[in-house]
Amino acid sequence: MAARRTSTKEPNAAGSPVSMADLARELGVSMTTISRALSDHHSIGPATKQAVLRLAKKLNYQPNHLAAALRKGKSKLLGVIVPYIEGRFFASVVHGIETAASKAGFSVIICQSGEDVAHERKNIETLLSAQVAGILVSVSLTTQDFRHFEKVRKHGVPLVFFDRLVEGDNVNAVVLNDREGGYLATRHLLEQGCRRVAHFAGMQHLNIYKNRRQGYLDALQSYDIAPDESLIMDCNMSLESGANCMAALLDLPNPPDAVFSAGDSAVLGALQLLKSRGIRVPQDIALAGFSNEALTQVAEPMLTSVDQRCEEMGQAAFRLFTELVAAEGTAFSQRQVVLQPQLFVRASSLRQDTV
Amino acid sequence: MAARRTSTKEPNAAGSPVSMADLARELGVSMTTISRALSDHHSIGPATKQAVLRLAKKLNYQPNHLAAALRKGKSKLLGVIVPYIEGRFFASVVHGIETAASKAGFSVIICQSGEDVAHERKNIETLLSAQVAGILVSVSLTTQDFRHFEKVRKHGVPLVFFDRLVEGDNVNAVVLNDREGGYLATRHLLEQGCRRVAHFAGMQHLNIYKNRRQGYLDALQSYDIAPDESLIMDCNMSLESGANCMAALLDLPNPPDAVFSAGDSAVLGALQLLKSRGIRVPQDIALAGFSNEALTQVAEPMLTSVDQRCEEMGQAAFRLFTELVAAEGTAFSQRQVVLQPQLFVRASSLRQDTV
DNA sequence: ATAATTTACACAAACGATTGTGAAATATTA
DNA sequence: TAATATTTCACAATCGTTTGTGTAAATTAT
Repeated sequence: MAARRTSTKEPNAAGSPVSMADLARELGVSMTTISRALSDHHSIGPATKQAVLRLAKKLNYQPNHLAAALRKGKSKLLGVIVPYIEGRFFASVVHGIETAASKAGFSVIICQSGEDVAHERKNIETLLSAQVAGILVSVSLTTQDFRHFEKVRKHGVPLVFFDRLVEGDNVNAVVLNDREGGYLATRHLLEQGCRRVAHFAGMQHLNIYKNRRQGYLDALQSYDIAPDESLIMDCNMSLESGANCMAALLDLPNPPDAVFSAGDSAVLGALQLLKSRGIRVPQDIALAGFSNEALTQVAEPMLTSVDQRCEEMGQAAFRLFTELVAAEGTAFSQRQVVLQPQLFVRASSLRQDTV
Repeated sequence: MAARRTSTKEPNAAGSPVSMADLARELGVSMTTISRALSDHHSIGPATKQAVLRLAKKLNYQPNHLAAALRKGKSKLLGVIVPYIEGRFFASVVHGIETAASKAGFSVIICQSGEDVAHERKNIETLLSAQVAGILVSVSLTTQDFRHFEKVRKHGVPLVFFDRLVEGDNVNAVVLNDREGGYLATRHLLEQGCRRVAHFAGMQHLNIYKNRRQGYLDALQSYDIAPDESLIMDCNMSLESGANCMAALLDLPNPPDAVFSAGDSAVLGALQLLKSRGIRVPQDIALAGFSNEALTQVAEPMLTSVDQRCEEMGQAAFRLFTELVAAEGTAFSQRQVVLQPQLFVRASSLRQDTV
């Protein structure tokens, strides 16, 4: 017996993917029924649901998210913008985001700004055009102008910053307590008996480096040590830069007995320079870094470092996003999630086996 | 003077994003004109084009890619599936892919299989539902059943494998010449005067490890050295595993004078064990690894390793994808792109300053 | 001056799913 | 038994673009 013709038109050609219309025709029901059966709507009888599900499986039906998103006005896509995907930190954060997102049925579109505002702007446009449900971003180093983020807000798309922020605090963000991290590392060095602790400071227009430096100062103050400007070095956190800074410090009339670097590569550079000059670590100079990169456990001695909780940061960023969509319409309260850093003490700073 | 009403209905509410219909109403032209003006169609006069462009800019018009993709049947989304995003290799490949893709106007959706076939299957479904224009994948370790990839082909979606392949060679893929890499590293060790070269071999059901081992055997043969099975160790490539394998080798009545490991972490484990036992590297035992991870340059001595051309691999994978869409419909010739590995010789294997 | 082009634009039907509204059929209650 | 509630489903509009077809007007060729 021929299936009763309903509102759908023509039979499906062989090659094209099967759509709800195909299912409807095959079963002699309307597309409404198909759609509601697939989304488990209450107004569809259990028998019909079974039949639809079975046929869908049989014909290998793949829902078209695009069409659904278009109709509903909201997609299951999540935009993520990072300066670059390589390197432990951002890769791990993205890992955390993707894992959490996919568990919640979201797909993540990854964009790299390459530390370039122009790219960042284009990334935003692309993501908005893709009708993403939200955007998670860690701003590029060169970002001084924030209008492109304003545009995101205008489009009503939830925006969450992680790690690197834009100025102003009326934003949603998840960050590490970098200040606490700087404090922990520096205090640890002081506890080891060091009294002239130097600091490799990163670019101060970035919140993270500014805060790490502030934590360093906090620790000195808690020990009633007046900061010595000559011990605070401008450093771009590269290996070479670290070696150079270390060399400069050694030339001081009164060299330091410890270094807290705002990054791990730089402290490795310092370590290599010290070893080449026969200066013992940690006996003569103790070292501590920031980021807890893999290299900290390969260097000899292993490097003390502050862990940034990369993966938790990713998870937290996604969770904050979901909270934003849930709070849609309600009073817009900006939220900041602050993660606590963790100090990993290793040989490079252990002068005495104690706390 | 009131704008002439065309086919469009109601004025746009304040909050909602501006669409082509809004532009059309504002300018008193049809949506056709807007669409064609924006895509620089020849049938639109220069004056009209100008006006449309200007208004679009002014009203901050954002094209809706979803709608366009739905209509055209093809999106500007590219799906990428990797076992995990962390770690140098995949992060770099993804970097290469994303850079190339975004240059060509594609956005990449990143998925992690977590080395789990079930996840991999779900990833495929998700990507197909998202109507991606193509899928780039490096299969998980646990993938033995390949039907989900067959489904991709059925949907007419271009599929490109990179690094890790499925069996059978009627697939599009870009891989490293792992065999050549294994050969280069081993030959180098032999050239350094080593005669009992051991090998840390990875899981042999993976093409990459199988080929590296084969390259190792090739090199031995080219030196007329019969392979000694007791020198070929099963190794899961972890740090610990590397140390264990090294320890086992040292217990041999006739220990090796060199090790070529199919992975870098394992060779680092070996190095650490050797140092702890006071065995000199490379004088007593020379070492070479595979992947050229960052740690190779942090270890002491620095580790000789084979570079995998991660970024080129990403670029090549994307290029292969574009070639596939270009060749749409024409005779389907599967293509394999093979990248040449590069050996980086460092202190861990340099017994004599030569070659 | 008339015919043949070219230019410039509008109409309307798709793409594939969702959903408010309404209407049968069936079950429940008075 | 009649009235009311519940279950089950179809109609048709809609999301924002794209595009084949149609048709005036302007330009060029004959």
